[in-house]
Amino acid sequence: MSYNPKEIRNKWQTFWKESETYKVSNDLTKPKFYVLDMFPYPSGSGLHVGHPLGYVASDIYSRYKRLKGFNVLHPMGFDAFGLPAEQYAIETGKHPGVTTAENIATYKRQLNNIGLSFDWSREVITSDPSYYKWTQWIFTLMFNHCYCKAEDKAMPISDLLAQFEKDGNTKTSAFTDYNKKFSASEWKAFDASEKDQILMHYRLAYRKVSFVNWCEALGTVLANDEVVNGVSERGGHPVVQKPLMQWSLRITAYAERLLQGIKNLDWSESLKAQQENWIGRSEGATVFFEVAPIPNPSPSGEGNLGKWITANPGSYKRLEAYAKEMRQNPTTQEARLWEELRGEKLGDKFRRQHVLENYIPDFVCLEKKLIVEVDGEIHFYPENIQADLARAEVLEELGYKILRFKNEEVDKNISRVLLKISEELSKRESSIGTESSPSPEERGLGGEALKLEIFTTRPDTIFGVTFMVIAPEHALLNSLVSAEQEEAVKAYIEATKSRSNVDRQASKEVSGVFTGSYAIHPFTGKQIPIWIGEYVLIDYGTGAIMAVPSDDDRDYAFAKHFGIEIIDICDKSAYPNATKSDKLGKMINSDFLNGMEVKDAIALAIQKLVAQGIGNLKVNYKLRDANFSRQRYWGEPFPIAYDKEGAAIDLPLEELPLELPPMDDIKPVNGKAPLSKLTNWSYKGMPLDTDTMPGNAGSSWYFLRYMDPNNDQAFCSTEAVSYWQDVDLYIGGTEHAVGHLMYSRFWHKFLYDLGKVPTQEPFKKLINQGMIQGESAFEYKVVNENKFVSYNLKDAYNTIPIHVAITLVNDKGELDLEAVKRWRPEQAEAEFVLEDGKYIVGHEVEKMSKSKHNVVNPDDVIEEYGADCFRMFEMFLGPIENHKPWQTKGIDGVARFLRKFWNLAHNEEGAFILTNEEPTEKEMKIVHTCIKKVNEDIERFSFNTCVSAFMICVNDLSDLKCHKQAVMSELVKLISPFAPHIAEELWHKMGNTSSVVKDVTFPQFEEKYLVESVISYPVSINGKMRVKIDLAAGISQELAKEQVLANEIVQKWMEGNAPKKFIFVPGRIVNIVV
RNA sequence: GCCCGAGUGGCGGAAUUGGUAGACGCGCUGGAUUCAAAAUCCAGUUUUCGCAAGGAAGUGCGGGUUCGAUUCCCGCCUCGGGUACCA
Repeated sequence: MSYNPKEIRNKWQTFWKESETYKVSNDLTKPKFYVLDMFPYPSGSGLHVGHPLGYVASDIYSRYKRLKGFNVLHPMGFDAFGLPAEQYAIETGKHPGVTTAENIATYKRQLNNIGLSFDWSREVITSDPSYYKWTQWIFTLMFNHCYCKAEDKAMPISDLLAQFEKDGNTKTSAFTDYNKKFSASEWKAFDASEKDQILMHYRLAYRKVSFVNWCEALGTVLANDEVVNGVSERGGHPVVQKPLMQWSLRITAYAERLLQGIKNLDWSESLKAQQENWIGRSEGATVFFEVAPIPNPSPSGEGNLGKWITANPGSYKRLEAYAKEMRQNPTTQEARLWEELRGEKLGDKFRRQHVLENYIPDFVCLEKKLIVEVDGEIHFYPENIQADLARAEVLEELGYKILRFKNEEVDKNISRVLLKISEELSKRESSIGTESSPSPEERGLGGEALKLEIFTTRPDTIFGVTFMVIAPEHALLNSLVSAEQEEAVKAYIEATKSRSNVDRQASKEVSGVFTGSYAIHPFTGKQIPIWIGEYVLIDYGTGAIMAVPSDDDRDYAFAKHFGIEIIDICDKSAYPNATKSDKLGKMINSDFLNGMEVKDAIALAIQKLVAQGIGNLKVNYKLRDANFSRQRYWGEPFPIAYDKEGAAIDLPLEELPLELPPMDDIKPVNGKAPLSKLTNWSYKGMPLDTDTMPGNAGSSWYFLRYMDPNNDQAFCSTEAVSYWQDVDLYIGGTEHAVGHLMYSRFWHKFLYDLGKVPTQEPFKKLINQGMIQGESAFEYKVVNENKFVSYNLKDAYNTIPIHVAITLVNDKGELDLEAVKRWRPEQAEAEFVLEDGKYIVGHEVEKMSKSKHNVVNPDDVIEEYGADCFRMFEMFLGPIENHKPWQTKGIDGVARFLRKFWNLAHNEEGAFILTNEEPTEKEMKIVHTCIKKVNEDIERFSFNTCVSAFMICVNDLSDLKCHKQAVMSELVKLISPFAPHIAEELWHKMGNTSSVVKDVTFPQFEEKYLVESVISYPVSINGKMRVKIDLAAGISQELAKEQVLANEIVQKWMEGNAPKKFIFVPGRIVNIVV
């Protein structure tokens, strides 16, 4: 029988499947090894030849480890929830569950075609309720935990509640973004919804207002990559940032551990660097700058500065007019409530639309410092939510309490609203008499003057500060704007708002506006202007900076643009190449820091700031908590219901999985999630959350589920996870460098804190496979004509290149015109201008994709050349990490090699011809050289050189006409991880009944076959190789010198000179210096 | 801009700790076989001088360390990836 790859592929794939060859048990007697491929999303277009590169590599390594005696876990599954299936469903009406199942079936068939040794009994599919039950469960664990900074691990919310009951939040070391303090009694006095809101600032899974890309025209929320240049990718409609109450995961609590953990990972340097940059740790200090009071323009005519003057004097005039207008145009609900509050009907005096600081609350009781707000729909629109948050912060700092009601509440149950107001009034003490209304002394933190907190990594440059900049969204903005600057600031804020993020980033022109306020320099007492500038970001540091134009490029540009003073404080003359961003130089013009090197100055500056109580050491991270809600259908539902108070209640494990309900119409409505359309989406009468989890939910822990995939009592049994531990080798693309890998590490560390997994890091070693690009082919269409010209003639015309299917082009780059005309009906009538009777296409290497018509399907390659050839060719292309173009024509070399390998055991008629002759020394040396090389190269994941080694070995044995079973037997075992089908066929032909992919031991080279009695030494004279001389192995340096110097050619090159130096590296080289 | 990574024949690539640069394969050239083609086999294939023997140069560029550098160090250039006003 001649070599028939197709036949033996079918034969052995069926055999392996039927005998469950690749089934893995949790066999504790063997050492474990866990090899994992990154979770594929089963897209509708199936696999192309680029995808299996990593799968083949991991498969070879798995097979190798298996034959080395390890119990190897090598599973596969599917990241099955996601947008494309949902989008496809919306377009076609086909349920995403159905298309996903179809796509998975295609993927599995293609993967099996390649002969990969997956244990399919461990398959994990994220959209399967028995799997996402545990995704939901882990989410509830995060919901029920916060992070304890003292212990540096997750802590149950119940422990936090105990701390609150005892000391409020004054002593807890829980990680939080909540910056107000409350006592135990205050905590106890909070109502359920207030407690819920406070706890949301501590939970690891929590709700907050975050922004989504809202596209009005499409009526839907878009993912970041669906937004291009500020408009929707589909249709190019405008996209705005819309605030929504959504879930987030507090990954920031783990920032430091995620950073530290990277150090010990066996990942590529670039990947580690990417993660480090993403976390973006920077050490510095926060510094408080006092704000000088805004010069008071006397409130015109009103000399009576009584205790009711609660407004910011700078902005009173404007606001007063506005308030008057509002009083005259109340909403129905406001009018109704006013009727019940006016004239001290509840026992305390209320004012309506009274100016407080820079705001105009609906109703306020100044004596009890209680504000009542009635909100309509308007408060759920963009600007307002953020504005509300900012003003609440300021007002609460002034001691006010805000009660918020919705219009419906006033409409439906006004007595309940009034009851709540009276309750609150009775709780609160009168501020009249004991203290005056808000005065400058009372403003700001700790009863002192208003202070601006900034973050800097260069506290040493504090004497170079000539202005301050706050972000346009800064909470204190309104308190800082003077009457004179009012208009300018308003215009600036409007201008920045109307620009999308993309616009803002694209043009880096300097922009900003003066607030009218001044900060006071903590050391010099000088007044420093406070500006607003969009180059300061609200969500990094404190959203405010001290600007040092002499030592920061951005500050410099800003100062130059607006003509602000620049003070030199750092002498860099000793470092000619240093830039402003380098922390180098000697301090000048800096009082007590003068003459110090930057590094020492930073330390001393911080010391001084801390000593004076105006600054603190602070570490900042770029890492942000990421949004965990999607307003989509095809994802895991949140196991969360909301009680009457609106507080979030997690569903207990017994209620999980909370299954995704079947729906016919999964289109979103008015930006609300599809699930919100259901009338019965509730739990014990409480409405359930209608968002679903993002794609990274299911893929953040799937590698643990493979260890124990069918367990319905636990996400993974303790026995299984303590045996398999973690992933020893992880192979996948770089596109997951931060997202998936960062989240998985975070989830894993969380589970570690809870004692659910034994390791801190999930993926010990990681290899990034390179991308295999496609070779695109182009036709050249003449502009405005239905005419196409051949490649070498195109310059004579005005043409545009058009992708043409690479499958219609032959080896010589000639296009099959008949096929093109069938493929593209609009070209059926086209004129083709040929060269030498042929139409030659142009080529370009691009990413492989359907739209570029350059996709090569592995099924086709396997059909023609066989799975073994496909596997070996993928490896032979080059190092696994490299990006490289796919050119099918190169596969012939590997195909020839396999045929040659087959022919070592068969004659020309196809008869099996292996003999039982003893191999010669020479043959053994050839085989063991190969065994040595392959063992070493697999260990260092250099699979391309393994294939070369096999080729060399087979070439050498063919030259010797070696047809000996003893030799082939070793080679077949050695090649079985690479080419399992041909190996199994030959193995069985040799009379074995066991399986060569499972039951044998991987060949180990023996030194004795490789020893040489004579070594051919390259001899160099003055470092140039001149001649090779055979010397006995183990020869002494003296003897070698004697023999080498006696050589004719050596003597010729030495030209009669005596050797200055004689270098002899045993087994390597001889070098003579003349 | 910043952070990574990489530059070796016509092409993919090899050279593992500093020790014969270009393994292996593709492509190309010539030859054998064939009526012819495919397939197969043999020889050649870094550039350059030379009929040849044999020289010279050569791993992005310029320096350096070394008996010896693709490999180590310094300074550049180009390409790829990531990131982006992160104070």
